[in-house]
Amino acid sequence: MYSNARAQKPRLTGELSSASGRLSVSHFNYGRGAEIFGEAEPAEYIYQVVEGAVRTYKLLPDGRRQIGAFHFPGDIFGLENGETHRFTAEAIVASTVRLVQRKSLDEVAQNDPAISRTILGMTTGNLAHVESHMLLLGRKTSLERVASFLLEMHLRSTSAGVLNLPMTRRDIADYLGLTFETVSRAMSELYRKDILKFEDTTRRHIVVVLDVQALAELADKRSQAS
Amino acid sequence: MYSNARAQKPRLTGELSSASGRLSVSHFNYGRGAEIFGEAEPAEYIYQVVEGAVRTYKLLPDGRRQIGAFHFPGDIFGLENGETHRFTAEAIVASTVRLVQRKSLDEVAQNDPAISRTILGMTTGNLAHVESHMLLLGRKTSLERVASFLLEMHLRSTSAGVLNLPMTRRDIADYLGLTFETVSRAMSELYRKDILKFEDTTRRHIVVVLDVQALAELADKRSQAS
DNA sequence: CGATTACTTGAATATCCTCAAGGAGAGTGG
DNA sequence: CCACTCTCCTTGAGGATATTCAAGTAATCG
Repeated sequence: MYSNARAQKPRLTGELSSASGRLSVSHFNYGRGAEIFGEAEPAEYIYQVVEGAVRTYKLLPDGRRQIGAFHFPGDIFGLENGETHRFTAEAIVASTVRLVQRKSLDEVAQNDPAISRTILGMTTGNLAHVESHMLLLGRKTSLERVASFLLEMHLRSTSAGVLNLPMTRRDIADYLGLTFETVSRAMSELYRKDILKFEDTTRRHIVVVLDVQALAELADKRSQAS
Repeated sequence: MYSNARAQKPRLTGELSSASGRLSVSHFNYGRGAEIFGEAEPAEYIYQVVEGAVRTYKLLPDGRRQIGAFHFPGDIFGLENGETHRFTAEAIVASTVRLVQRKSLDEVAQNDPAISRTILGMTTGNLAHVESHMLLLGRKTSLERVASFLLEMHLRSTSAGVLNLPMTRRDIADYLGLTFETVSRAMSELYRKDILKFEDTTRRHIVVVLDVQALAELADKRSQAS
């Protein structure tokens, strides 16, 4: 259920590399908090995180925010079929992003069924992730949500055990459908239960997972028949 | 935001019709509540509702359920890229379903880029729907959720004004991340506000929307600056 | 170094859930 | 045809979980 996102979202310099010569590629740097593209803007490019971290989200008119996904180096985002973006994308920290012109990708895909299949695969990967997230948002408790989040980050992480969480508590809250206070309380509870510890002193952006098993049990709780 | 699902999910006897001669198609009837396929089962077919209504859902180990979508005549469901289904699908009422063998569809798609594009378009349509639903599940109040649901059904409905809701209050609740009592209370509130009325006496499966504008305002509430 | 932002924790509140009761239609079998 | 059961829906009362409001600390940034 918490499948590795890196496996779902092939690097452009990976399964799409066969077409790289024919693609119009550029790079751009974004400062912390900078908008990469806005919801309903024309989708001229697709994007890949080279360095840093990106959040994609939707807003309600009164400002309530739902983050759909976090994107880390290697992840592709902003992949659209229609004319416009369905999300806003922002850099969480200073980030480098690779941009591929959609038009050039479409042209290449037209003649290369393998590219088409890769794009479909990435879209399906997004779909699978979002569908699991619906279950979390609709039916999990706050502690289960935070445990699920940490487990997801853990499974996506390259460095075993140590998680660098570049996003704020509010970002996490808006991803999990909670308030940042509730996220904070849940993290403290996991700390008290010796399931995780904080590597940095107080800002708590670096988390060490001590007990993955316990985290997984909390994330996907079954009826406690014991 | 509440785009017409029928436009997103082309009929098999529509945009895929050019390939219909080469597709292996069959039909099947399912009784009320019958399972069409189960989560994690091999995905041998893709499905289209001919008559009736279908729900697709995920379960947590302790039985909590999240319905991902409702499917009505013309809608396609069970479209997978991987080997297995990510949802369970059940008939809400006695239903007729068209089955298309995936293998035959894949073969046709291999040689026909238009079919590939149609499949990608359907997948993207699913993705767009689910992404909007995340915002609902993560950030909307109970009344906003029920209003959004009724508006979605209204926009998908063919007969203007009159909605036939074949699903139970519990189904609606599991779609909206609520309990069936909360759904019932919200419906009663909309009735008291003269936004809808019930066409049948007490079972309340047939709903007439009296004020679409009010429903839309509740569904996508902005800060009431007035 | 002062201001700002981010995080934690406590107390009070609100929203939604749980538990419960009652009614009404659909289906079944005598 | 009519009781009987079952399912579904509504509504009320009480309770639980998460939110809101608030205070205090610490790190970051200009």
